[in-house]
Amino acid sequence: MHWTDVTAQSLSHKGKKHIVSTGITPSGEFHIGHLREILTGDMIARAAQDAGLDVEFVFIIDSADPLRKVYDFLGPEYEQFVGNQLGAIPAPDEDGNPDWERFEKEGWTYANHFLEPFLKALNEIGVKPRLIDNLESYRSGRFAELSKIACDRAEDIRECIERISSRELPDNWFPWSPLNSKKGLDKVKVTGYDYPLVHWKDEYGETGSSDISKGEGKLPWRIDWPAKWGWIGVTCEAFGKDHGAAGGSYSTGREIAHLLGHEPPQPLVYEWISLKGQGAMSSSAGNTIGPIEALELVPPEILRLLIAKSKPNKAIEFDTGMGLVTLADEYERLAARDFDKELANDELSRRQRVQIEDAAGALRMASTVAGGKAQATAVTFRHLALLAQTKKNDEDVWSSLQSSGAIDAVTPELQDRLSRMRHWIHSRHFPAEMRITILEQPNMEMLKMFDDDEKKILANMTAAMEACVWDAQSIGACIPQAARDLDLSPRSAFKVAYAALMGAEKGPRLAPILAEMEQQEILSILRACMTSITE
RNA sequence: GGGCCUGUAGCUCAGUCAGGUAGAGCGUCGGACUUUUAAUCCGAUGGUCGCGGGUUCGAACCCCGUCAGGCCCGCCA
Repeated sequence: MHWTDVTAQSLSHKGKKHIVSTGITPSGEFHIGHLREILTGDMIARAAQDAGLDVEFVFIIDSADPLRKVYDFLGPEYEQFVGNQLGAIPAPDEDGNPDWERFEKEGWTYANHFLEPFLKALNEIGVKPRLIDNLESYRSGRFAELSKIACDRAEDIRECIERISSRELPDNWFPWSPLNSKKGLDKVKVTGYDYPLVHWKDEYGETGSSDISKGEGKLPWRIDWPAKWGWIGVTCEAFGKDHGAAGGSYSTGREIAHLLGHEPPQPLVYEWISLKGQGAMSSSAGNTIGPIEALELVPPEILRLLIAKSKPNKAIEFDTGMGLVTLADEYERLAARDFDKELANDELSRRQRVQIEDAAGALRMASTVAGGKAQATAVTFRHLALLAQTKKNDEDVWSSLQSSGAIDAVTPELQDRLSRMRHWIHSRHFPAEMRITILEQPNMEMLKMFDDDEKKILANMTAAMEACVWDAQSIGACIPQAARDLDLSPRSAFKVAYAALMGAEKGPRLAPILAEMEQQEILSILRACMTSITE
């Protein structure tokens, strides 16, 4: 059974109605690590739906969280906002300075700024959650009731956090962080509580009262989370391993949920995604790849497959080079399979059955449309990468595919695939080993291996190319002819051609590539090869 | 100090929850095909399941220990 179905099954034992939740703090650029959070939730919701449950998927935007520090991408002016809520401060402009104009005119906040491109990517990936803005929820009083319970039971909650996370809370700790005189959540001390008011004094010497029913502050994270479970009715939540550790926020959260009077959701801890060879992703280290950037390289279903095929507790290394080829080709293979037929075989061992079910589940989750049927495009990534490089315009790519019988018609999916492929080829991610290059200098290693026959072929070929009309068909004819004239197999002629022009034993179909290049360039490299052989 | 995850073929991993002959894909090698789409098809290759004990008729799987890597216990997906 696929991991999403396992989770759905265990949810079904607890009831029919479910809310699967997910949440992210919009403190900076979103990256594909965040995509795992939200796709994990989306996939569980889809599996639960498939299992006949009544399920809703929500995405909580933690816009009530404070700005922790002035990140590298922010200008020094942001110093004044440290501690202020992300949904209440202006977005950075291109230079990293606060965009006051948009903030005042449109209410365009820091949270909006980072959230919007992510939401666009989600839409393309087929994730359509109900959005819950956390700051707005505080302001509209959604947290009021649970905040009251938290404040009333401050000592119980303190005991719980201290016991489970084995950290000591300061004497003046209180389960409510009021906004200070500068609308910040830091540098403020609670001096008293008298529902609905929490009295405070800040480091600037100001005092005031925060109305907990109006969002004039927020619950600290460890209480904020279980409180959200309560008022939203969350029954299942996937979260990163950082929250899942013993003593972490889930273990305190589940107990605080009970104190607040509701059941904690079923947890699903997932591992992080790292960029191959670069460690964990971190916006400040600059080694991120955003969902948008990833979508420029591969279609959404392949991105989904990346998440779907690995169990949540497996760390994923996202490889934007050759790994992408493998992943995309894996998708094609899966899409071409007939799982129902495979599973109809009674002689399957338990292990084989599990493997087929998992593959089918991963493919089902990869579709951007729930219940959508994956279409095999019959053109592998590898193949398309070749064609895209050798043929400058799309029409030539399609006619090549059609004449070889690989495809019947050009579908929008194929056009989409090709355009992303061209993006990838031009990006820094495209792997060198996939790149087709014609040598500029002879490769001596390869040439040294030539026997006398091969040397003769090279001479013949050079002469033929000199005389040849420079189009794909004629070039294609003169390569094997160089061998035939000597009563040798065409195969050996290609071997010589690859060695001389690409420094490789074999390669892609040469003629169309050469035809795209200048005849003189090719001749000069061939002549250079001949010179170096005779020396 | 406490805890979590991972360790299975050259690589990426499945299989561990419900113990029953060690699996897949990629790679590699070989063959077929030949005016070769690094294509396709066929075949082969490849593992003391990190290590040591225990339970069992039987352990990759359960238990105990141990080693290695990653991570968490302020914040981070």
